[in-house]
Amino acid sequence: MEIRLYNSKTKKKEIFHPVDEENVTMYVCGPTVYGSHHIGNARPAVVFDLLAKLLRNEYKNVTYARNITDVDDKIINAAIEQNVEISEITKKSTNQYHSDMKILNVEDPNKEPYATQFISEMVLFIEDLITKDNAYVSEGHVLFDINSYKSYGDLSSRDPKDMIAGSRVKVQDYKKNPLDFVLWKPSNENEIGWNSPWGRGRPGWHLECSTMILEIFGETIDIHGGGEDLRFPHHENECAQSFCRNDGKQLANFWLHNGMVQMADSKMSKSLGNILLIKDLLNDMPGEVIRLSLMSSHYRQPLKWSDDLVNQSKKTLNTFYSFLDQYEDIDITNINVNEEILSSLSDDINTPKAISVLHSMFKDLKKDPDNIELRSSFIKSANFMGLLFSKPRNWLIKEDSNVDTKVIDELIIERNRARQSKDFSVADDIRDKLLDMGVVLEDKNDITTWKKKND
RNA sequence: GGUUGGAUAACAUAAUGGUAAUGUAUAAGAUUGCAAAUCUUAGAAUGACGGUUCAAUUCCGUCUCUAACCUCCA
Repeated sequence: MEIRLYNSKTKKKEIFHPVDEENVTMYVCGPTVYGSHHIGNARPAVVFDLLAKLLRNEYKNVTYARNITDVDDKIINAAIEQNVEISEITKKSTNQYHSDMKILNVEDPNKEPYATQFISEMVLFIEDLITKDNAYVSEGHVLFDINSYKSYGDLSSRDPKDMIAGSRVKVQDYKKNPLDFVLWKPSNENEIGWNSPWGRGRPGWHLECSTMILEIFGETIDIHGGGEDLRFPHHENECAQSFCRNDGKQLANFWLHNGMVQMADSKMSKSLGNILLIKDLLNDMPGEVIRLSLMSSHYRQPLKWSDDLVNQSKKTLNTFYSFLDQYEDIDITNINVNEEILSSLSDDINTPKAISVLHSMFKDLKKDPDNIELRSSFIKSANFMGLLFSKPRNWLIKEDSNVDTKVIDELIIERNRARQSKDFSVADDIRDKLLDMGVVLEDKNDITTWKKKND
């Protein structure tokens, strides 16, 4: 199936063709590990997880790499503030990220390179840039000289002159041009650092991605993804340094950028303090609710996070699971994902469309509930999108919650006894009592089932 | 100030040069001892003004509002 993707570089939707059909390559900017992660961090993970699945469905070998930035000033600052070793911060944060992703049903990427594992390669990368006159040493720093790269600004569609004009770019006196960016910066004694030809120091942020892409994949990859806010300066700088290092080879053929998660009309960001941590959200809702919420709008659009959004996702999944709860589990191993779902996702990862297809499959399924083929295909397709992995019964009663199933079962028996003797006021009292406990009853034919109230 | 997007019913979200789809919510009915769930049906939308066109929500222009980036960000 033809995959079409909006390429930020050309600002057009293009048909995706890998350089090598036998080995498709994708790199996505992962987290900087210095704390807990918010839903804004989850969005690219979910989006590119879907894309990876789609690519794997189409091509034999897909290598998807998502990095971990484990050296950065923010990490250093966090370590100082908490008075602990840097490694303690990065380990904890990385573990948190992994468990968050798992609960969101985000599959592991094939490779997960850590910046600190590529320091010597980064040093070589810088040396090469210096040799080629694309970088210069100044006061212990090594800086990339943007004037040595004519296309600077192309990826993010901006003119360096405009940016300097009315902008907030701080002019450091060790820079030739205000937009020159740091490849290597000196470290104080109490800061993490590595020896280099320019003294003890650490790499600049942008360098790791270029270096790791070169080491893992080679000069040019098929797809490079990340948040819209990384387009400039991060990706622009990656482009610049890789282009120069690799003698004019493009770093990536397709650039994909996801829109920001917004809280009440403005971007969720740590500096604004309006963040929602994934681990906190997971106290109130299952991972699939977060995942469905994140997929409810197209990945390039901003996504407004709200209670309404979450409630709707909850409701949708509850409806699906309630239906499935009435039937036995089925083996879906050899079932195909619905073609219309695939074609929706193949059209620039159109998740809202795919979700609406899922709804229409569900509608058909309800009309023909014993149709095993339809049911398998529905579940398989939902699974493909990272949904409906729970056992329906577990989802509905949420066994991890603190309701006592024994007490509930006894009350249900008591109520049904009352109903049989037409003692309806007693029956209704029991139902109200259960409702107060957060339990909703459903009388279907002669059987009474229950589920947790959707709150 | 510069750059790039966005505006579709109550809310959220797709699509399209020619019946604007989907979910939630709402209303009516069926079902139910009452509910819940389910089923049937209904109402409800292309920001404003121009232009191109037989035809524009879609293409072009102007405006309004709004977001992101230009400093760390996903």
